Amino acid sequence: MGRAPCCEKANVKKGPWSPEEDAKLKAYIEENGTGNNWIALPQKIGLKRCGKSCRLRWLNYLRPNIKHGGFTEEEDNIICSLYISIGSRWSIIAAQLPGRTDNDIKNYWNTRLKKKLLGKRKQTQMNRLLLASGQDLKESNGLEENSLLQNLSNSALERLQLHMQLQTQQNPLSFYNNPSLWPKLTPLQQKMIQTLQANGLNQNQSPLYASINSNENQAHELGQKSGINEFASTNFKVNEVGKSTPIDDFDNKKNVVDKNVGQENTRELHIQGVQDFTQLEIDDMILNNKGSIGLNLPSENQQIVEFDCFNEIDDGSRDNLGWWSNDFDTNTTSSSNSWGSSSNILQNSHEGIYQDYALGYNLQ
DNA sequence: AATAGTGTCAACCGCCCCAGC
DNA sequence: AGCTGGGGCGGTTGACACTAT
Repeated sequence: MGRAPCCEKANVKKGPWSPEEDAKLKAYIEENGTGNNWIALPQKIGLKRCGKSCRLRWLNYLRPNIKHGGFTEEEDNIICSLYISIGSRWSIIAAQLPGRTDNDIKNYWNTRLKKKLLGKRKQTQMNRLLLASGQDLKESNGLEENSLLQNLSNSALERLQLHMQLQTQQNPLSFYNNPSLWPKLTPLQQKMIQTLQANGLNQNQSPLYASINSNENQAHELGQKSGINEFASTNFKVNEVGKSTPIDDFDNKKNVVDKNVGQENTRELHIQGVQDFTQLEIDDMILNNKGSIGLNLPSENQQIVEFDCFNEIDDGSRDNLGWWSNDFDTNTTSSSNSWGSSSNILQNSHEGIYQDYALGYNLQ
């Protein structure tokens, strides 16, 4: 049983808005405001439209100072940075780009930016491979092309790694830099990681790889800290380096997230098995930011690690988070299913960290 | 010129959150 | 405390435009 529709579907016009409808809506709102009731608004104006449709039309097209198209490189970079950081939270991203709407940005990302990103990435990978082999693609035989494709396939994993690196560099107290938080790997996981290594992933930079070489006791320690068995559902709130406290139930965890959003860098990692993912799935995770990357755990025991690390960040860094805090002061929606914010990403993007990520993603 | 394929984007859908009762 | 309904959001759809064959 679903909830009742917000309006009488039969009496409601759908589809593109006519200039007359636009004019009516615009004139009314400019004169009277929305009255904080979109549902009642169309009746007042005499529009046969759903209130939500009116709201959308106003917010996306009719309100003043809306920009359409013509995204600048600066805007591209901001969108990418924020997307990497917080995922598909378009309204938050839009709030950082004056005149842009969430719908516009969402469309732009889905239709152009995402492809631009992947295209550059693959081109760069291809160039490197050709450079390394000293061969021209035209000279490649079928076998070599397969090899190239294989390497391109690995690029998704590399992007995964770059994504992790970015997170790590931005947040020195992150999960990736805190071995005590790394779960013990199963033999299958170890095999997977070894495969990754064999395919050229840099073990020094890979927390995944590092975790299999870490002392097994760390994994046991992880379980002990949480007071539960390995691979059991575990929530941590990391308060200081190397210290973590378990958060036993989901509601508590959710409260921590809600409370900290905007003020502190609460970050969640939803950890699932990697070896089960195909390249397309990993691509999907990265590009669609499903927020689920990391180590293998039974699906029913999804592990969530939270980071509450802004306490450790100096005031100067905090000052740069104003835009984020301000935004979240009015955006208290749950972030329970997405990557938390690395709020200094914009600043960092001008200081080299973004460039690291941009090894393969540079949009310029 | 006709058709198929692809890209773009406005608009809708349905879910979630939260204030008000 | 529980329910209801509106606002807000992200995901998806479908119409139209453009390009390739």
